[in-house]
Amino acid sequence: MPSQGSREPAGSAADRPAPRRRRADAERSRSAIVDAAVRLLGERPEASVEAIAAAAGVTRQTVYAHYPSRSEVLTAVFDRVTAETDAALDAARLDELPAATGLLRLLDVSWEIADRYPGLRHADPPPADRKEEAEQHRPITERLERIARRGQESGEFARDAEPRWLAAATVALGHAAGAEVAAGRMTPAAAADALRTGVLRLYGAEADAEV
Amino acid sequence: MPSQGSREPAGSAADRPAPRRRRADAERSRSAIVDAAVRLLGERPEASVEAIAAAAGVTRQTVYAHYPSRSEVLTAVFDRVTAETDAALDAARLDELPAATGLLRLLDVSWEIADRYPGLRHADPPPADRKEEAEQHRPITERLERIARRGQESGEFARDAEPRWLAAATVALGHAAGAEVAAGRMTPAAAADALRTGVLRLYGAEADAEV
DNA sequence: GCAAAGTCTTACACCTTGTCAAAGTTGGGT
DNA sequence: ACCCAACTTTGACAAGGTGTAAGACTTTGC
Repeated sequence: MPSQGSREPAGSAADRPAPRRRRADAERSRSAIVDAAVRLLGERPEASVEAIAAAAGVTRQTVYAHYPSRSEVLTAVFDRVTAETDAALDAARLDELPAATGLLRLLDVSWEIADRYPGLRHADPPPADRKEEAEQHRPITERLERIARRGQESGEFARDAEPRWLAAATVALGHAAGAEVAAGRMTPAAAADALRTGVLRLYGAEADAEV
Repeated sequence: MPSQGSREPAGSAADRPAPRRRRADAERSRSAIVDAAVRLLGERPEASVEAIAAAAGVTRQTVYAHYPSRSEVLTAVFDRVTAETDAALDAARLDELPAATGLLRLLDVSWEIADRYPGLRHADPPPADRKEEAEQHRPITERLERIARRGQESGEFARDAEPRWLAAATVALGHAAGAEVAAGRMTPAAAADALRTGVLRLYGAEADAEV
């Protein structure tokens, strides 16, 4: 799935199987659709294709012209948000910080973005897409894994947990914290704090690090 | 929502607003429906009311005669499974164990039951039921909170985390572990193990306890 | 045995996802 | 400036899901 990679400076020209140059028109529609979908699904995960199309100023059929099914639209939305998060994390230069500090920083950045799209937490990926859904998070979990590994090597973190698991667990804790806030059982500040100390404990970091 | 409480020895007779004694017939249908729903939704969360009715040997309209909407059926299913878990936890006598040990025991028991209904993890509670969904888990999270509090008082666990948060986080980690197994990224044994040590760390338990 | 409670059949309204075809419109290369 | 291909729109349709409703039928419990 080669998605909206419009910024990359053309790595190798022959690696994309079917470049299928799109008309400017079409490209405009595509991004209008994804824009609208991000906005709508970010609030209401059950928004219909009709609603998305309307919000994009386009017909439902046009949506289907670009995305074969509703779930493909969802995928595009995830891609978009993931890319956004990824860029923000790039800008945060996590690799230049101590592992624990980088971890906390990653939490902050991700938290903020996830907060912008509350609906996406509960977007119902159709039955089959379960595995792909996990794949969607990979750019972020990969970073987490890297930080975990680095911290384990440096002795900041306990060495007996698989980085993969730590990454998954971290995401889960982030969701849980978000849910607590959404349910009104915790203030955003308290949740963010609990998440930070919770994650550090999970990784077996000896003392608290500062953000 | 006074649900299938058929075993309680009639606390106070007047607290149920409308006892509405049901015919044996109806009661049979109700449980057939919930049975079927647990079975179907436990595998395929998107199972239709039609399918549930068929599996229960009943018409779709009969389902609607007992449950006003699909989501009410889902609620009944959750109630049923929660009750099952609750009973199993009762039998485990968690309160008579050290907090850490009790915690691990609770994980084991819950894990096993959650494993029986893989579909329920992803059952899509319609938008409004979000809060109720959390309420659904309350019998279990309450236990977790109790154990957390007890462990904090006894000095087994760190004292700086709110029990409520610990409970939510524990459930989240459990789900994450389940998801890793479902996605084939971890073996059940490895996941269970990671979950155990992860949760102990989260609670700030100094050393590992045994199951 | 009889009335009420429960169920079944049939039918409808409405919404959503997908698909299709034909008529318009826009874009880009020549 | 033109023209063709790409794109969008309009309109229509099938399939399937959730709910609702009314009337006939069957079972239960007294």
